[in-house]
Amino acid sequence: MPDHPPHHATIDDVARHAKVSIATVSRYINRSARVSPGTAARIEAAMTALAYQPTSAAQKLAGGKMNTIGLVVDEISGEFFQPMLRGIQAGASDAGYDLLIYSLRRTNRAGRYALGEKNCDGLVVFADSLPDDELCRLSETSFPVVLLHRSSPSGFNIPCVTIENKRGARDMVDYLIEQRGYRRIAFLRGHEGHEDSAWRETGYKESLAAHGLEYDSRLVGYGGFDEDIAKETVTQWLRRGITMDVIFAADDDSAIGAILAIKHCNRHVPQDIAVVGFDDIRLANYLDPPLTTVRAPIEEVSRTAVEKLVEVMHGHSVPPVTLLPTELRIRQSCGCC
Amino acid sequence: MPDHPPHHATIDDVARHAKVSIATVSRYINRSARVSPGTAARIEAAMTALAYQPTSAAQKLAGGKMNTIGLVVDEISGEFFQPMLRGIQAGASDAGYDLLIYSLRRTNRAGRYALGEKNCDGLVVFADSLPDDELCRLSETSFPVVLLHRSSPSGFNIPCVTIENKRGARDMVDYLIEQRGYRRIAFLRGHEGHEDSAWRETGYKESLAAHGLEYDSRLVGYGGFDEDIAKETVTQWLRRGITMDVIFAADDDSAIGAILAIKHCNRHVPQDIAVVGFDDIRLANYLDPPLTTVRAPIEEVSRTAVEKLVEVMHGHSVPPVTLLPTELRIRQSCGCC
DNA sequence: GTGAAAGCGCTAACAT
DNA sequence: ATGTTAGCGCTTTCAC
Repeated sequence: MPDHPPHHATIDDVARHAKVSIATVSRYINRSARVSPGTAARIEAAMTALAYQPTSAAQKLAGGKMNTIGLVVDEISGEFFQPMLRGIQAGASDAGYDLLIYSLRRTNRAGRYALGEKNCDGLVVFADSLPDDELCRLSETSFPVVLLHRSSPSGFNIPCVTIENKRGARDMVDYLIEQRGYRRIAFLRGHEGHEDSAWRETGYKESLAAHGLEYDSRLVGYGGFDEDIAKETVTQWLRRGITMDVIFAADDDSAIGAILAIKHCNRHVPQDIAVVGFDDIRLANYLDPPLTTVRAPIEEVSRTAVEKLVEVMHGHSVPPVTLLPTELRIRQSCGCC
Repeated sequence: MPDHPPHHATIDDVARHAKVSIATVSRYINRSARVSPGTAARIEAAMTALAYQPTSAAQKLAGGKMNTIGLVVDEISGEFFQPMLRGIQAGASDAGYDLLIYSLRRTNRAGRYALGEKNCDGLVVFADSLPDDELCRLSETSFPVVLLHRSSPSGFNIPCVTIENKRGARDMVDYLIEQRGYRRIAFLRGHEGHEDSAWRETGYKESLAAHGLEYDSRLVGYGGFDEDIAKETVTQWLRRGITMDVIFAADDDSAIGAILAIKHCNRHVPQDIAVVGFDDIRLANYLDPPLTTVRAPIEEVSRTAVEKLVEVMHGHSVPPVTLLPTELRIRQSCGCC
């Protein structure tokens, strides 16, 4: 019996094979109504025999669900990315959704963002990968969105999930002051517009203030969440003779840059200048000396974001802000030993 | 003028607004036929005014193209992953495709793989994330697939792209023997079934043979592409008093495990035992001592895979195998200084 | 150059 | 419990 041209099986094929109507097949697939055991068995057999897979585009069009969630990121880079994606994927998979990645280096030719509004049932938007007005537009059409590592544009109420950045930074600086006795604590910012960085800086300032230490703007520089940028900044500090007990980098990548800069100037970490970071990327533990940092539960945060998104998609309401706790990871770069 | 319920604009809305038929709008959008300048302008204006975005589900259903490429991976983990995804995303984005990620830790309830055949126009399949029979099934329906870091099941002719594993390993071992004068060279395999590992081992053996060195199975162990597994294996070797000049780990992660094991036994790298790896992950350069390894152009390979896939999707034929060159990265862990 | 109309594969009333 | 049917938003003949 010659196979017809390798046409993919459709719901009609399954229905015919199982000798039922397509509606029944649809019901069985979606568990949207009871089907008798015998029918179910025949449908199951037919699906297997024909290696049937529903066409999600058709499902979407007919029913309005894509079974897909989208992740919007600006760029796929950094140590940060892999645990994030891992968490997102796990969350999506657990909830039965596919994952579509939007890396928005470019917009489509009309200058509009070719977002997943039509391809996804919901979107997780990472940090500042999308301008506020896009976010607002999405929100206005009540498209399900949750924000990851950023907060809602003011006036809107888009749920967000991130880590306790301020608290983590505060804890770290408290530790540096109280346990290590440091006084001159430099800070290396991340990019402008990245909230993680802003909150960490706030935590830094609060701790300083709480300990009666004066904020010195000469001790705050741009690290750009980037090894090279941080290295350059710290090198400049050192050249200009600016002194400090410890450098608190807003993320581990910039901490690496700081360490490198210090070593290149023939100074020692932590004896001459201590360095601490934020995130606890894998590398942190392998550096020389191992980096004291604040552990950010990146994977958990991402996974949580998806869970919240699924809630929203199901029409449930979720808390406007979900903060996951951080934890100090004391290693050697802070001079603890 | 009260807005009607925030219903998304459809092609009908645009057509009405521009006072043309939906067919013309479709033609304009797809550039599938000339439309008169005046009409074009009105359509463009209407699209902008209504913030119209075509629904890709409908496009797919009607036109048969999803504008989506699927990436099949088993698990999102390892240093390897980020550059790979970055390459894939770049390739997809350049060709105008969205990217769907399938992390196949689980199959759907029927035990079938919920693959993207219906949701994607083509699939990039990473390593051994999919069993051969699934691959064959896909291939038989002439669904566009390209393999990444693995070769085609025999009898099939699925294009694949990967790196020159054998050559890279061969070069490394040649170097170890010829330049460093090592004789007892241990090898740490990756997982069973992962072709990268198999080819690297072949390169290792070839080099040994070419230099008249005997293959000693006691010097070959399981590293599992994993730090902990490798560490355990090397620790066992050391305990049993097995000696070697250098350990060639099939990937950098296992090289890290090897270094750790050696250090824990109070031996020194590279003075007592040298260690080299494969891949050149970011960490490699930060280890103590910095790891000599074979640079695998992971991002480029991934990007190339997508490019080939796009060719296939366009009906063009592509070479059955595409191999990208590797390069030695000599650092200190091999004892070169 | 443009419009009318027939589906693409599926879900969700509405029947029975 | 199962079948019938009307779309979902779009592309694509086929006419004009």
